Amino acid sequence: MMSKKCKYALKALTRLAKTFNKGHLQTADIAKLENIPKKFLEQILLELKHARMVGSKQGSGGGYFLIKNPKEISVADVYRLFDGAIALLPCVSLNFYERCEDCTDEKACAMQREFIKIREGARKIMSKVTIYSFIKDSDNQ
Amino acid sequence: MMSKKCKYALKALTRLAKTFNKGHLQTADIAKLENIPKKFLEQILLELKHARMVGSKQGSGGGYFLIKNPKEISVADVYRLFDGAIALLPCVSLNFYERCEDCTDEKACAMQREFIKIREGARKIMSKVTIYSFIKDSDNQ
DNA sequence: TTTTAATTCTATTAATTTGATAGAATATAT
DNA sequence: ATATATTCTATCAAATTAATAGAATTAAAA
Repeated sequence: MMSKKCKYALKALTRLAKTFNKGHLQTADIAKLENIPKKFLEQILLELKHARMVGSKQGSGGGYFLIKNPKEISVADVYRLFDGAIALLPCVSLNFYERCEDCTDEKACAMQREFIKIREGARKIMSKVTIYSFIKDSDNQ
Repeated sequence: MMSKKCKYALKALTRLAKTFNKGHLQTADIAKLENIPKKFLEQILLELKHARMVGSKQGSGGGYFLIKNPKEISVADVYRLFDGAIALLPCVSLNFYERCEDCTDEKACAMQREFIKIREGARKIMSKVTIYSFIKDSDNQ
């Protein structure tokens, strides 16, 4: 299950994608349109800005806008940013590798091989679904 | 990422699978062999018993044993038992469906279609990997 | 140039979940 | 009887999640 934060981020990005290259949207408007607590959304948009997915215009009349093509922002990217590893075990994660403390010999671990398969399955499909997938017509592709 | 509880459960089941139909193993032994806190493992084995994956023999000289074929216990089954839904959104879960409170019109939700695809990808591969996958020779299959 | 309205940044907080421990009750082989 | 195991329920500390608060900064517009 993904966190609400991550889901809110995807919804906000999708909303911004609908006006991609057509000006900006304010936090308050996105919050209202998508039923996201405004103050929480502020944090999320800021994180998306630091991750260089969105840009902002400060001051009165300002707002946020996408700076990456919606086709180039995958669910995997957003998931990693907010919820971390896609892999089910830290020891098979590509981007968030960590040893399992209870594991005595990683080389001999019989679970790794299978969990790498699971990670690859999840990684591939989550990388293929992008923000554009959410706004394009369901018939295409 | 799966919880430690779930990972411990998989390790305990794998250990029990190695002696499938060859008697039982005690909590203390599994705990030592797999580096799992004993008291925590007790809870886990009890949950696995309630889920009818393992059986137990009480009293002195007792212990736990598998009652399902290792080929018929999938990672998906164990994940659902300890960590809940495989789906990334509650509204696309088959076994743990819930409405998203922030969603105004589920029928019109553009994310559902794609998240069902992601769920299916994860569900299929997690259903295919079983406890037997962890004990069989890596060359087979 | 003051006001207004927006983002930016940091801190705090309440609720929930996770990971674990404790101990009494129950069952059974010896 | 005793020793040893599971069973069951309660508790707890730490971490995470979901959110709120408020001050600082920026910039457009009056």
